[in-house]
Amino acid sequence: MARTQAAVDKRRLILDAAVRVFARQGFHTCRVSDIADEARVAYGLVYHYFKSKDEILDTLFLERWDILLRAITEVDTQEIPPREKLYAIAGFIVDSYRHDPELMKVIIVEVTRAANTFGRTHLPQIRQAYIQIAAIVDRAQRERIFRNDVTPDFAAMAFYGAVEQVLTGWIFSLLPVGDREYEDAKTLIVETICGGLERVEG
Amino acid sequence: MARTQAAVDKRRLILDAAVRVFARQGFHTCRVSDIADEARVAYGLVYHYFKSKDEILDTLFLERWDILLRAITEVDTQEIPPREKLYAIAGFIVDSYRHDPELMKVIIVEVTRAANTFGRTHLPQIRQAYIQIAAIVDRAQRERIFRNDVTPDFAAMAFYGAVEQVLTGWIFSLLPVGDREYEDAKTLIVETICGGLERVEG
DNA sequence: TCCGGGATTGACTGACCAGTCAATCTGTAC
DNA sequence: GTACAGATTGACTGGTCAGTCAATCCCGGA
Repeated sequence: MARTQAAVDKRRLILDAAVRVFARQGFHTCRVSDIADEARVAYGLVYHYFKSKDEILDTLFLERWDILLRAITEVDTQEIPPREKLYAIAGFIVDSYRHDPELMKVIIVEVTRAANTFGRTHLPQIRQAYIQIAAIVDRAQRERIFRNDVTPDFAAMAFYGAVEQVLTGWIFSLLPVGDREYEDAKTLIVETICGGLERVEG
Repeated sequence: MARTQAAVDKRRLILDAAVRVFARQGFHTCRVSDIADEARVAYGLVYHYFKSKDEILDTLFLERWDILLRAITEVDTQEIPPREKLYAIAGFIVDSYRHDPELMKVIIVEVTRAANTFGRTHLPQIRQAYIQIAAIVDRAQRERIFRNDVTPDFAAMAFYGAVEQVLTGWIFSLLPVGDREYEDAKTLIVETICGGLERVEG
């Protein structure tokens, strides 16, 4: 098993190196040799474990997105108010960024927001997240907790768009980063989307 | 002037062709010869009018973004409630998409959401839009129309993120398109961000 | 100790494509 | 009608890089 163990480690080594390189240089502007160098591994070994450069990014995205989808599903099974469900989802994504900002940067910049390339390839996976969020909104509307003049699809887009935009703000250094900011962000996103920006009373 | 006129037209012809090609194939995956072919113009002529492939995209982005920034500024000078200001901005962006979906797709996909390449180059321009939206929120908070526990920076991100995500929904065919949908979208975005998803009363 | 096969190496190739440039065209001015 | 300048052409070059492949390494079993 020591052999297989070593093999798995090398594969992981390459994936982790790819995250750093993609985050730093971008998928299109980096070379496969950059990834090999970063992983301290020979060029050819990359092609021993992956069929192509694309497959590396695909693997990174699918691994992580699957975890996200499972998390959303898990949240939706809990018997908590819709606002808390959305808080849990926003929290999960924010914590993902806190835990591995480079990976989340790669997923957002190179896949989620890249309509022409990988975004198109992984559209079904991405759409799945919207559908699950919309389902939460739909249920909240049936339970008369959410207003029903905003369609669930729209609400899901607005919510996910706000979350991703905040991550983008951190990625671009447009918003301050830090543990405090990450915690605040979870609350602020949900307050904005669920409560609205306007004051309720005079 | 006939000569100059012709020259201007050819330049415009190339820019318009580039929009179509970038929208269809993406900036990184298309060739300069694709743009020349689309414009029915010789390869070399592209380099007579533009220094590089990058400069074509830069030109397209800056032209349009400048119009957006002016529109936001103009909206902010009007003496109307903040909700109407945000409605006007969302409306302007939605109408831009309605008027030229391919151009907006290119700007969003290849610039606004491309943190590693053009997004980085044009960060100051992009940031300017957030700043101006945040200023509107800030004023609304001082006038006690908006609650002040959500920072203006966050509110601006959430608002802009929601708008861009809806456009992305249209681009990806995740949301239905059409004149009716475009008009509804303006209202729904503002309702979500200003009013919030939750019902106010019981 | 030797053998077999997966792991690892890195030089090489073939394709692709941005950008150059010398030649040609076309309209204007005199 | 001639000369000039800017517009237009497209073949060509130089560099880049994804992916291949034959050679070598190294471990575990017989």
